[in-house]
Amino acid sequence: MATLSDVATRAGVSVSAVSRVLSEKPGVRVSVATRQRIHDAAKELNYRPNFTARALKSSRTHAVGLVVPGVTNAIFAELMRGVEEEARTKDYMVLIASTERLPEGEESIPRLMGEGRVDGVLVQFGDHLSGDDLRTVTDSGLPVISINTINPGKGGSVRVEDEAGMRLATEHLIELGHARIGYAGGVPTSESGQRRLAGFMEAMATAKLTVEPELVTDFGYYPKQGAQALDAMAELSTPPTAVVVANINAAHGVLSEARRLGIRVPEDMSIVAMHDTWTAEIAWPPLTCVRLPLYELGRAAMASLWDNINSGTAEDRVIADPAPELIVRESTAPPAR
Amino acid sequence: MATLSDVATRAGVSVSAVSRVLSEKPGVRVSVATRQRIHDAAKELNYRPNFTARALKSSRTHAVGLVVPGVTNAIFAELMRGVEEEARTKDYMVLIASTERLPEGEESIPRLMGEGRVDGVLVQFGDHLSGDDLRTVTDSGLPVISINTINPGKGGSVRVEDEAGMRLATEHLIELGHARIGYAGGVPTSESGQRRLAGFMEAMATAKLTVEPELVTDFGYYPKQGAQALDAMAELSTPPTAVVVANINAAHGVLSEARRLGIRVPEDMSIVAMHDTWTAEIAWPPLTCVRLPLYELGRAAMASLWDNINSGTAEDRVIADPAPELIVRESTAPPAR
DNA sequence: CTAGCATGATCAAACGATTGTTCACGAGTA
DNA sequence: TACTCGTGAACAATCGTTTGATCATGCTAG
Repeated sequence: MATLSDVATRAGVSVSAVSRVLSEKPGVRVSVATRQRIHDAAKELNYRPNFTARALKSSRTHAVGLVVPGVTNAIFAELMRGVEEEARTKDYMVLIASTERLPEGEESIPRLMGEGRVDGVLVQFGDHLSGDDLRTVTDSGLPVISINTINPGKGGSVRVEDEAGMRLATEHLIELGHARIGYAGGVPTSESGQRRLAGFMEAMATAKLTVEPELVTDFGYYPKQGAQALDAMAELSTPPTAVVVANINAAHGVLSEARRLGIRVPEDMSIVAMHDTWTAEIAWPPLTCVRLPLYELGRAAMASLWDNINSGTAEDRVIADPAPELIVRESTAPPAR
Repeated sequence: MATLSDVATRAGVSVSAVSRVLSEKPGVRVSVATRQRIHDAAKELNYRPNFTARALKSSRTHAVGLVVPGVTNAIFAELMRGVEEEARTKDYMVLIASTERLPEGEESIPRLMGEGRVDGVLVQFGDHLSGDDLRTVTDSGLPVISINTINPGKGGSVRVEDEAGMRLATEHLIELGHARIGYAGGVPTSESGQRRLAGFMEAMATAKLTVEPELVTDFGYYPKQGAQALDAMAELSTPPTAVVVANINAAHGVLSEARRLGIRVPEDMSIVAMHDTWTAEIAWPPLTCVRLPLYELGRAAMASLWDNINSGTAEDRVIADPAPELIVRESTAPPAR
């Protein structure tokens, strides 16, 4: 790898001259001839600035961390795609840090943040991490954008319209004629989960429908927990005729559990899920979903982080464009009556 | 952020003493008392070594690049999980570089490799990148491990038993009584695609079954291309009674296309797919698959890269443990006869 | 009594780039 | 002629660590 001084030697000039010419700062006084020789030498040696040296001098790594609960789900994938793409336009790289199955006392997150590896961090907290964890992250002093969680005081955040989305899902079932509607939500500590539940309650209240406490569960967003939720509801003397599932991953679990229990979807029970990933189409029956702009969320998160890094501004943004959209497939139908 | 010299000041010793003590090199002569003061000071200041400075001095970034065709599929997710986990045990971080939708003339890959950001690279080539691209990557001088592609001469590689896996899939159909079997493969330039096709041909030959050229397609590994393959076969005067799909993502496309065309699976046509990701279970019907050790492939790739980085060895490894395994679900059945 | 030596610690150079400061030189002015 | 000033370029310090070389000290051995 050619260094600045290699180029300088070849061009017969000083290192600083090369640095100034190649970094193209405005207002540098270098003659046209020298400039040319430097450019030629750089090209001939295929010079590329050394990232570590640059980072050390400028304390900018041009990398951000993306802390996510796991990488093996379609929601992450969409988010990730947005982050990646925005990062590319900003000339940044993305370091993935999965908090899935992190051994107790694992240091990787604090190290990621404390060792100057990244200029900032994007955090999406999963079910198994608490607000305390978020605080250790935001207290690190690094610019942080939290995804789908608004943290008090520190850092910025970016989220989607969970309430509106959930209202859309619930209203769809109500319009189909369902009255006894179940809710399979996220864990109680999840902020987005609380907002989604609120959206559900709101839609039910508006329609003057009562919400039986036994029909509201909060096991979590994973397939297994979706299955758990369905089990709990199926056990009731009169199970719901429809269920709103607050996350599509959980909805996949609901679907397989339904199959196992001999519950036909949508004949015996309608299912509508939050998030529209590509897996909704391959499921059977294809899932009726509410699309939230996850890709855009990823882009916005990265864009916000960039702003935060460069100007220290930290705002809480709600991504409302495109608005939540109901995508009707085959998992919902009018109740059997 | 506390630096070495902050710690040194606080402990009343020199910077080099601190460096030596904290890096715990064997055979450093430091008194117990000094050692203790240094450790105390470091703890009090919450000292963490600056990664960029370290990287500059040692030319080791403790980061590797993972170049993949895309991040929104379950195969990537499994692989990624393996890479991540192995990287963690090796104290390495993973930088994702997706080649999906890279604008023409994009510099991100060469830059990733040329600027000393990473100690090595893991490359999985997709359909849209050629052998030339692989060469530009391997020619960079960085340690490279290619995943599922053996590249001539340079770098190491790691792959799974494609032939054996494909034989397993094909034999399953043969055992069920199918004779007119279609094959939906990857693009012809794909090495793993060639191996899979070979496995298919081999199994057919062993069973003394003829392979009609019109039943062998090579559109690619994506859902749309799977759909395309099915379209081509469905047009034939006598379509196959079963199809081997060389990639589960393509198989999902086959399944939805079958639904669209009114082809019942498995009654009218059996489908067996390569790779067993979680999406196989949520599909309808749940897909009969051959499980290849993708997670282990990811781990092995990272482990090989680590070896390569540290000792310059480059070998071509085949991950045979666990062996390919047939997972029978509901997309295969005996032919209608 | 002093040369020799292990011990415990500091000095200082280096990694590659950035950047404020200085310097040499020739043109323009008094 | 002597002075200033602008121009084009080099000098040198710095970022935080690592590491070979050096040095001061107290002890043992000849």
